[in-house]
Amino acid sequence: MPAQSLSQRLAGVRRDHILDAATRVFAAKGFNGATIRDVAQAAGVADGTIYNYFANKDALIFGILDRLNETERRERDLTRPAGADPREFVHAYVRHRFEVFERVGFDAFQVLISEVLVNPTLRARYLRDIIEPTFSTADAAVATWAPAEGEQQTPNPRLMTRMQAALVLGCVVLRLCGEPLLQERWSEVPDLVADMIFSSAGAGHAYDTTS
Amino acid sequence: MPAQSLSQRLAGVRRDHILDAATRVFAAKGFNGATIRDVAQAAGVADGTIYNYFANKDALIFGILDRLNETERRERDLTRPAGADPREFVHAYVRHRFEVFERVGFDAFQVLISEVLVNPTLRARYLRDIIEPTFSTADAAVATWAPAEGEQQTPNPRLMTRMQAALVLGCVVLRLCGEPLLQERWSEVPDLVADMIFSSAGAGHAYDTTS
Amino acid sequence: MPAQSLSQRLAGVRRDHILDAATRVFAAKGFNGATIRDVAQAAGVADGTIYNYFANKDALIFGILDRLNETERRERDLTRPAGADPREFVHAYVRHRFEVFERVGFDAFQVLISEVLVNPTLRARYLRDIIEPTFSTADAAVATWAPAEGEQQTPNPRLMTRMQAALVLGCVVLRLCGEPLLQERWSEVPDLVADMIFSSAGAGHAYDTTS
Amino acid sequence: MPAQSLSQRLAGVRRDHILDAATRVFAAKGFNGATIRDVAQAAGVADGTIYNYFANKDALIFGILDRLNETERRERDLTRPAGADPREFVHAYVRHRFEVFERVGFDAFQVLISEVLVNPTLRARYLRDIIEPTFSTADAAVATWAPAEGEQQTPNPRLMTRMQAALVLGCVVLRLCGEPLLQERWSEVPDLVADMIFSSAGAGHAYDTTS
DNA sequence: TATGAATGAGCATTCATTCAT
DNA sequence: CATGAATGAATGCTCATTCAT
Repeated sequence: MPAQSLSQRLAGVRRDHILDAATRVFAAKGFNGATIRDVAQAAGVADGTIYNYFANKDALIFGILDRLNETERRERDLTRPAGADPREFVHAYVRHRFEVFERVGFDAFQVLISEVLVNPTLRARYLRDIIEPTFSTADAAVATWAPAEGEQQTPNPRLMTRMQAALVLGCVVLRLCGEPLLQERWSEVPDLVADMIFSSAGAGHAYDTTS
Repeated sequence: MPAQSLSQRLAGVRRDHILDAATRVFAAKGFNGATIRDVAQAAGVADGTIYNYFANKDALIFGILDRLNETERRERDLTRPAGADPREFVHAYVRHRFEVFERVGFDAFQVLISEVLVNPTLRARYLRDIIEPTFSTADAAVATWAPAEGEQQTPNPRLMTRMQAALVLGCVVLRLCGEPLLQERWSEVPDLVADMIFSSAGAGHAYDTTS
Repeated sequence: MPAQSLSQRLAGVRRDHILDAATRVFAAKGFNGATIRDVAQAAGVADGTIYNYFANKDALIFGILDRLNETERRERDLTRPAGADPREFVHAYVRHRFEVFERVGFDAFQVLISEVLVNPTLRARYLRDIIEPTFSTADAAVATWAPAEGEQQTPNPRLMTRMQAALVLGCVVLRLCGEPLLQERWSEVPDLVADMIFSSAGAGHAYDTTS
Repeated sequence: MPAQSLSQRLAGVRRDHILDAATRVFAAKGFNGATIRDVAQAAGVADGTIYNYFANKDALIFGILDRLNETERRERDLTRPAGADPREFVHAYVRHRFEVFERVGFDAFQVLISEVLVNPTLRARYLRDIIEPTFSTADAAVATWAPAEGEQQTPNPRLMTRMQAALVLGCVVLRLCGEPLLQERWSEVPDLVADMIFSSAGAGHAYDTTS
């Protein structure tokens, strides 16, 4: 209804097309190893054309991040309170998150994570757009879980959330590092991750009481 | 027995000095963003001097990896029979591993992980030198734990080991991404990680029997 | 039929322009003594522009050789049956060959010969493109000359051809070495060379019969 | 009798040793392609040692030229009026000159000629030390030959001398260019050159009378 | 004198970016 | 808007030369 003009839609398509090419090329050669010409050729356009859609080379990475963010946001909206059972919820949620990786492609993450560690601006945006929203969602969900009878609430809920995110992130990174077993049995990973997260929900507590 | 000439020892010191500078500079500007000149100035030597100790710029990263590997190896040797109690063992082991990060410095990991995702040769060596030995140690330890009475052995021990390593790795990456809470409360992380690992030992099993 | 786009023709002109500059600069400073920047400035273009037309610095020399080869080839095609009289033929032929030097410029030879002695790849191409075709032409011509009555054919026709080529080459090198008399009276050289070649046609024979 | 001290003689030997190495290395890699380290290693000394005997890299080439000059001078002194018969004289002389090449090694010429075309200082010294003395000797000898009866003196004696030198030089260059036949039958070349020179003694004349 | 590590000026080459067509 | 040739700053690396030992 907002009535995008035809040319606007065409421009969007072209932009996406260039970002697709950039993602592929960056994943194959690294951000610094890839040239604008590489991207242009992969996209089937001239070098200069890229600058009609992106201010500079860095903007390509930000574009990749933005698309990922878009996808994650859509994903988050879909991930309603999937049910009352915490275990079910965790499994469903984690599965969703892994599906995002699948859908966006590991290429994009390879590029992004590598560059995030090097580019402060990108790092800040990655934290803000991807990581922190994940925490918010998870924190909110965890907060609804009443501790089982006779148990106390985990004493470190926020820290635990970070570590749960770290677990997911670590699996992806380890896979991107070429770990063969993770690649081979990747389909089993989401449920195992969910199990670890679920079974650890009381872990912080358990440990604390011991010590 | 030392039998190292003075010049050899001096060369070793100088090499280490250059690697220290390289680690700092690469962490600050990224491998590609940093120039040899940057490293040379940080080390207080001339550009050309670096090439007396390293074949080329890439060799600096491999040097950083090798030093990390050396440290990890020493660490592994020390981490023998930590005790009979699995929980104690896991906690001790994980604490050890985190100490390595502390000792080597997060700079080194920032550089390495970022570049590992981009440089296939480095990736292969990182997998071989750092990741796989970690698995071996962990796998061996896990294999000794007799399942508690009435329990079955976790059905996915090798995959679980990967995920435990992923958890540690993910914590480091998340911290390097600038997550503020992890940085602030980093000292609590090792024990929480150990708890997650320990409490998840039967997780794979639990899940499998349910499904 | 010309069927060369405007841009193609422009590119050809620019290429030639750069090669002209390179020839001048290399002759003045030597191939190694001249920098790409020298060439670029002499051609009035930016450093990088040279790499749009030549893969690297070496390719400039090969380009100079190729142009020389082109000129020689055209020259050879023109130098067909110069007449029945062997003496006339030799004089005409030698004069033609010297005209090539004049036309291409001594600069080009200074560069090429100097570098040929040092660069095996260039040497092979120089031999194949310039020297050997000269031999073929000369050998063919010599073969048509019937020995005068009572004379035998020169017993070393192929070796004699090499030496005749050597004579021409030697004159050029000697001139390039700065020999003042050769430079001053260069216009007389072609006919003298032709005389030497012609009068030596039976020399190998004469000597052989004596010994 | 001048009583060179032992250390002086040792120094001379070492100098020669380094020049030998330099000649070999330069011939193999070219003057610019070879590094001081290459020469030092070939000579079995340290880099710095070379600078105790030669002021800089260029001085190595001048040293090679000087040794060649020395050899040629000795050779010239030996090449007395080899006999009354001009033909014999020419053959003997040319053979002598080719022996110098053999003795000094073609390596040295490859280096020198290549560099002479590029280094003006070296060029001047080469002209003065090698080429012009050759002309003097040859000019002097030719002057003694009485023209045969009914013949006039060659009208271009000095130019002819240059061309005779050019012939010798050209043979060497052509051989250094890798011409296979010249290499294979190099032993026959001196006499053929002598024949060409001898039979051309009247050539300039002959031609001149014709035209 | 011999050594060889340190030096740093110098250069070929690359590539993000611009802009005339 | 698309193009792709031109640009020139930036950089990894080399190597002649020096000098403390």
